Amino acid sequence: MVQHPMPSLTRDQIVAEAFNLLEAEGLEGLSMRRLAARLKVQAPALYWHVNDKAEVLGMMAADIYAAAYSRTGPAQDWREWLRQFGRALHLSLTSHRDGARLCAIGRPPSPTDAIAQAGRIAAPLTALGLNDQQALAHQAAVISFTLGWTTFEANGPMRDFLRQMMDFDATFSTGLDSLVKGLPDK
Amino acid sequence: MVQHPMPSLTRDQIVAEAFNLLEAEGLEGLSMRRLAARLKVQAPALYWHVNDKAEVLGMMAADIYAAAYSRTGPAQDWREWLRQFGRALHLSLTSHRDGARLCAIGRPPSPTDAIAQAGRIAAPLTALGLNDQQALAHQAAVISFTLGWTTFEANGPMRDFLRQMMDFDATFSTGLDSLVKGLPDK
DNA sequence: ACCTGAACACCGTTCAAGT
DNA sequence: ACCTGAACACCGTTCAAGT
Repeated sequence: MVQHPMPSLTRDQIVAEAFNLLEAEGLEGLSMRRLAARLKVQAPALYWHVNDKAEVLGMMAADIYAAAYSRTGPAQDWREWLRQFGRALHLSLTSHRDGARLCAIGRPPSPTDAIAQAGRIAAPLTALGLNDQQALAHQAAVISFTLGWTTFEANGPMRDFLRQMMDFDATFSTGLDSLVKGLPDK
Repeated sequence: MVQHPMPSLTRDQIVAEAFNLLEAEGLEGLSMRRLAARLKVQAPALYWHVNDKAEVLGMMAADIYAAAYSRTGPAQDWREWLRQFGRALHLSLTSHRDGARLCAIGRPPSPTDAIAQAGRIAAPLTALGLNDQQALAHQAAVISFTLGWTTFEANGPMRDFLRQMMDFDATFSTGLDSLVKGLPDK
């Protein structure tokens, strides 16, 4: 029989509970102390598993991007792929409370992860005929637009006013389509 | 002779000093207590002039948008206006430390101000032939793209990696041009 | 009208010490 | 290896009291 290591506490558990806390209390309520309490542990215990709070936020942001990526199906051409990815990211960002603000703050967990992430996202685009430069530039444009839109959309009083004048999701969609359509082919 | 009211402390002074503090210490260093100290006053004194910290951040964000607006010159058509405004906003956001993160967090000072702001920005676009709906939608698209891009650009490790592969300002410019070009005319 | 002093209820993080 | 207890240096905000 193998000696099962007591799992005690896991980085995955921490991130999962952090999302629950975020849903319940919002970004301002997301403190290390409250997070620890939910995990039935004292606050300093978290620092054995994690360097600091920024790292927790970074892992959460990485999860949100990863979910968007995995929801993006195969596509016939790079424009279709970018449109799908943009919609998936928008969905991923809005399906967590304060998701956009979190991603605007949270740095990626590590430089190496950032590079890996960029590579993973660029891959399907290069497979569809773009060169590396364009794959990165176009991906950056779509992420920027989507992140910015969702941030804007979450911005309280402005939103309440604008909602009377337009359908947010529809306007986002047509904006995204416009952007992708305008991107140069090669 | 008129009785001159002692100016004591002004909302404008508070915002101006808040920008100095932001430049010096970054967004995490921007606390009400430090801000008060710079103004040679105790922290609670600020709360006579201001409701809370969020209001200070909101006024700062409003200043950044206003600067972008006032830097945008007259234009021949709405596409040219939007391109100019996007570049001006990008400049305005990057010319303050943590400017993008600040605008991603800061709500506008009040709902009424948000409406006024939206109106002011939509005005030059309707003057150039767009209807109200499109003026708002296109403006929202450009702001979103610019805010998102600048946020992305400020995101530490990711930036250091991407900088080797592309010129940030140039890629922003062509992305903005692509977006504006793709926006429907009527 | 405008500001201070003191206090309340929190933070993130470190570090010795426990097991 | 993993966690607790106690502490440090902060926060934003309220409120009585001063002038």
